[in-house]
Amino acid sequence: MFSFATRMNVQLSTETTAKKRAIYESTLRLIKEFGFHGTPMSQIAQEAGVATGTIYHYFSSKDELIVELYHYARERMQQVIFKDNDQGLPYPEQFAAVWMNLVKYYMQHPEVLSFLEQFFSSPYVKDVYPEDRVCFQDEVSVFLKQGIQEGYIKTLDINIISAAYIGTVSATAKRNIHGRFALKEDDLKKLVAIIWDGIKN
Amino acid sequence: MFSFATRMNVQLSTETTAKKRAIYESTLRLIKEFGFHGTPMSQIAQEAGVATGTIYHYFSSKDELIVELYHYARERMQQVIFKDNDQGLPYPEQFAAVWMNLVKYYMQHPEVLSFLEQFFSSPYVKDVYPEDRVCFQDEVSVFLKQGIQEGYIKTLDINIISAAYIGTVSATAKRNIHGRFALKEDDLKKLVAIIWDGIKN
Amino acid sequence: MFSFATRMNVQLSTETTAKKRAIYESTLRLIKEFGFHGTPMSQIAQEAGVATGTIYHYFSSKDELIVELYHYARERMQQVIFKDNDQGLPYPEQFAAVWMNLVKYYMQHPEVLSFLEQFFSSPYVKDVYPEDRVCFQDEVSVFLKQGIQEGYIKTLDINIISAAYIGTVSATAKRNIHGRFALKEDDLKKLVAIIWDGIKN
Amino acid sequence: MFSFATRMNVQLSTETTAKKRAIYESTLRLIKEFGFHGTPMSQIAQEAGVATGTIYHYFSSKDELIVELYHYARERMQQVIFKDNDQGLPYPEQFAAVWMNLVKYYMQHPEVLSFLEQFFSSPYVKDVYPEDRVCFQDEVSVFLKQGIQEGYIKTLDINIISAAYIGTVSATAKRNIHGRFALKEDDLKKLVAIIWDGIKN
DNA sequence: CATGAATGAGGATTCATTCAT
DNA sequence: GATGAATGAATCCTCATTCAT
Repeated sequence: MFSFATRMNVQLSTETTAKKRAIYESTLRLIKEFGFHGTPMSQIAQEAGVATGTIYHYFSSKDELIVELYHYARERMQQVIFKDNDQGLPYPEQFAAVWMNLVKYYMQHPEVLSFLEQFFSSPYVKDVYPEDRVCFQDEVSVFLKQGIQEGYIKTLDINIISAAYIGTVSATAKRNIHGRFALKEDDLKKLVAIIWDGIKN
Repeated sequence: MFSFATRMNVQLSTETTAKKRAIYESTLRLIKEFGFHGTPMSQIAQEAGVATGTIYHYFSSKDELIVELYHYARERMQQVIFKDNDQGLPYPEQFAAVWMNLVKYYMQHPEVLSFLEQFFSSPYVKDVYPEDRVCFQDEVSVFLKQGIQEGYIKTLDINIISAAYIGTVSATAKRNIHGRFALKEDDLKKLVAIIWDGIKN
Repeated sequence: MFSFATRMNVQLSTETTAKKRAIYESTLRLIKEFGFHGTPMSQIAQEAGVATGTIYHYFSSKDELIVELYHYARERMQQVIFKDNDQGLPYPEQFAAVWMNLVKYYMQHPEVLSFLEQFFSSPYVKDVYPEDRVCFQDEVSVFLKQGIQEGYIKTLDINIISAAYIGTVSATAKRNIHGRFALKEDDLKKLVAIIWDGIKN
Repeated sequence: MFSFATRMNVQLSTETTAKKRAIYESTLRLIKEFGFHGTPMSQIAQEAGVATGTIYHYFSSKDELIVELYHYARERMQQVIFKDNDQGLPYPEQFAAVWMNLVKYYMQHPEVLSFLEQFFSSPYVKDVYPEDRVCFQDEVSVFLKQGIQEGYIKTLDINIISAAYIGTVSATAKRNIHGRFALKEDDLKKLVAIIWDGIKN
């Protein structure tokens, strides 16, 4: 009896979260296809399998939904990027692994890349605290700084290094998603080699 | 009588062009600040100093205005990027010069970068022929291919090279515009050196 | 066991009444501040410290709540208006006392005046039986008729006398509440004297 | 040709005003019947014979429409109240004439009385500058002050006199409109006599 | 060519009400 | 009884577009 009640509670809480997640995922999907302005709340609701009003239980406005969605996407990415990173590996190999994780994540989740691109080139960025605006770059920056300190990477401003590292990630993923050029594992390795050659000491 | 009419025509045609340009510039400015969806035609008209209806003399719809604006921006950029390029200079120097032209143009015209970013991450891209999507990359690609053929650059797929070259341009300019890091001439030179080191043979 | 249940019932029933009253008072307060249309059920519930659904245990709809609230306010007022009226006093003094009771009640309970004013100038009046629309005027009319019969007041239609008596009450209270003119006991006495002078035989 | 054009212009300007007036009148009518909250913009538009959006050309929001409507009603009333007032008449007769003008105006324009009552007992009053809140009382106050100065009326605070004068107006008109008591010219004269008896020196 | 008033479909948001717990 | 998450019809408002002048 008790364990059942407990399970019930868990289930309930899960279901609530599930509804919010459904809204997030539906928004992500639709924004990739139709853009911010092209996706009405009604469609988000329908695709998420909830009523329009339900969205307003979780988010006070469309704007808040989008900003919250950014934080949601940000968090999900961070969990993945460094997930399989074996800190025991030599730095150059970690360097390549993390870069490729990023590219692969975007390639497997084009709606996230699309959303983030739109988000960053929209007025919504202003609704996010500057330190949050960095997205996963916190961790990436730390990781790159480590490379500088340990002498693997040129002693340059972290912003310069970072721009080179991140800039190539999104350019590469976009190229792949837009279908102009289907990148294979091998191509990615070549690209990361270019960056490494440019950055390494 | 005749000369008067002629002068009238000239004057009128000049004024027309000026008006169209005013609409473009006003759109560019507003889209940077409020995004596609945040800038109504009425505001574009007001900021351009024309009546709402006037826009519809030049563009059949808002969508057409935006697509035309893309071509307008594209053309203006191309004129600048290779403008001062001295084909007599050694390739590595041209390589750096073009890259820096690109970054500087974006830094001086943040509304263009903002517009293009929004444009490329919006459903409007579909309204543009695939070959137009490349933007200035036509010329850049040709220039990079030249580098490969002449043995300055690694023999890799042009898409890979291009991703590295262009990806760093926008990442760098955005960083500067967003004010997170004020890049000086010197910083830019360091960055382009990184890319060169990565790409060069 | 039995005494426990009994206590439970009592406690519950008491709590219920308290809840209903809390809803009434919260509605009164909010309607004064935001108007009928400006106060959602959810806010009424929150301010009353109950759940939204709870209101629907006591009232089948928002309309019913408002109509019931009218009866509630009506009843509370009647208890007060004639409360301290000493039937042994000479009629002129009673005349003044009742008038001043009315004004004072409104001045002390501006939310009731505000609610009644809104109620009477709203389509809700139609939901109330014509005889209920008179509010406290039943008693007031009886009292004024008595004055006519006993020869204190001019022999005019009761509606005319009543309009003069009641009309000045609300005009006076509103003036005081809106803060345009802080009326003191003395001012009220002067005003009632005016009416008396106009009405008396 | 010229006179035609001139007439055209006049006609145009009249027509514009006519549209705004149609919106005002439609709003007045509907608010009397359904209340502020019961009359959607769409219905106002329909009844006025314009498109919904058209209302938003003239008024930025429903709230502004209502506040502007107040000013519109205020102005129209002021033109009427003192219109036929013969300043040569003895003060007591003017006193009666103005009072009756007010009552009659309300009786002939119940939608104005209804609107003003609702307006004054709504949160909208806050949107109006305190001095505007007095409605036609400015002029009435001036007129009553004159009566005090010339020795016709008791030397009391103008607010007290005013409350007696105005309070009876609306109470009387409401009684008539609500159909509880059909007041004839004769009844009005009796009522104004009561007030005069109460106020006069 | 230019204007800007007018249009009305479409979208964001609110809120009375229900109902499973 | 009490709760409050969920609903979706109804409403306000926006804005691309048209058209008479």
